[in-house]
Amino acid sequence: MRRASDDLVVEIEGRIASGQFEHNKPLPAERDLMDTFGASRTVVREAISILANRGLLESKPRFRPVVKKPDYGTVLTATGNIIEHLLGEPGGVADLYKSREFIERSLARHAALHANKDDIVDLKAALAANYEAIDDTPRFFQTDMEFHGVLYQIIRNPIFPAIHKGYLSWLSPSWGKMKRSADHNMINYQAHKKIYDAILERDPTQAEDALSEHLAVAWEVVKDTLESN
Amino acid sequence: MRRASDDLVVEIEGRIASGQFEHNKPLPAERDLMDTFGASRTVVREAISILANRGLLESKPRFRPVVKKPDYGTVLTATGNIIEHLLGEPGGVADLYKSREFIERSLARHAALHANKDDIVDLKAALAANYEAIDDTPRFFQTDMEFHGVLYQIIRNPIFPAIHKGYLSWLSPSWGKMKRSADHNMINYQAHKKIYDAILERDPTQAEDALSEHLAVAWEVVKDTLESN
DNA sequence: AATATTTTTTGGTCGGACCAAAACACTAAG
DNA sequence: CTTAGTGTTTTGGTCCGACCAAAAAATATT
Repeated sequence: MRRASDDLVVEIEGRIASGQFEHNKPLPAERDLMDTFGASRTVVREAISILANRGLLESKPRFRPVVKKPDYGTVLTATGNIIEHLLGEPGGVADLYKSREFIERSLARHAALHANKDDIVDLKAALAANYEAIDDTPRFFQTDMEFHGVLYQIIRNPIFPAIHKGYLSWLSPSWGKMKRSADHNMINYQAHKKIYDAILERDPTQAEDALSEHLAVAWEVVKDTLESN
Repeated sequence: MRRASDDLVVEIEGRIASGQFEHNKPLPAERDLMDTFGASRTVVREAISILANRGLLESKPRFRPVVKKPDYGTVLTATGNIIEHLLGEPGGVADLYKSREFIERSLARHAALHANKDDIVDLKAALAANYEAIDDTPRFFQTDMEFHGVLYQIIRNPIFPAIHKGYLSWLSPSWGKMKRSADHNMINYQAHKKIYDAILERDPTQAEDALSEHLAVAWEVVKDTLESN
């Protein structure tokens, strides 16, 4: 059996895909939708709720839902709630962190093997910005993320930057609390430089190892922070 | 501002976490929930809808929603709809397939470096089953997936088998249509064997290359199938 | 033209109602 | 006593109408 709201969901999805409901524009008023689709408000609202949870609509209470064409980023935000649940369970953060380590390590290897001139330029710029920010912890945090972000771009697949964003939003609450002095920043910067150098020298194993060690060290700190809570 | 249903969602989440609403058991009737939480049916139903979309409830129309403690599999099914949208767009399948190739190639490398005795046994068994099924295309398909699945297990992180499941459910519709004769099966089996041998010999590069080539070959077939539609 | 104020629209919530399907209780048959 | 069939109650899905407060639009004011 099907619910009336499911049909409506399909209808609205179609109009979003066809551009009839434009990206980043508000959806028509609920009462108009009732009229347009000949459905009761109950059904309309349920459909909206479903689409919002799917990520095709961004709905703030009391505001018109805004149409969003889905991208891989949407996937991540849609899963956010569930992931957060899983992170609460024992070992949850560890699993996620380890998966990140694995992915990023592989990305480092890939970069060492396949990075082109532009990629190297980006990496170098990110590293420089990172260096500049050593005494400015918040900014260091930012440039730290961006340096890692470049690795996710080099593979040129829109899925990976989305994954990066996911890791950031899910893991940063955990490591955001850990202490970050200029000394710590320097250690991290040097780790970044080591990764950069390895990529520059096209040494995949070294790149992999450097990144692996970098994240392993960071993990120890994160782990301690977690356990003390 | 917050919606009443959001509060209810939190309440119910709590009772699920605390076990008051038991895993795999049906939720109380909507009218009871109204009573318990002092909310209107509108709000109760909206909360249920949200939790269902989050994956904490499994709701079939006309049946009581069943409580589900989320796991990484839940995440995948929750994202299914969005992913399917993305696969419809040009290059969508290619991006996903390429990401799989990257992940799996890295997993093969990891396996060559870190697989233990049990892993090898599993891999060998999967390979043997695969061989047995060469003349039985549906079963070959099955054992094919299972062989790859072992790679996702070796890393011992529950996230990866979930990813595997995701790839299967999203990509198999595409490659399910491609032709699969006993000859094709034999080619694939031999590719699997090559991967297995490389892992057995602890040769990460060979493992990686073998897997990469295996999936690249398969991709050509998938691509042709896609383009002819 | 910019700003304050009033009016209209609209999302959030409530309560009641109806239907059909599911769950339950009960009865009859084996 | 179990099973199969029947009738009753419960329950999810849908619709309607209503009210409120906040947002948006229209209007008046400075």
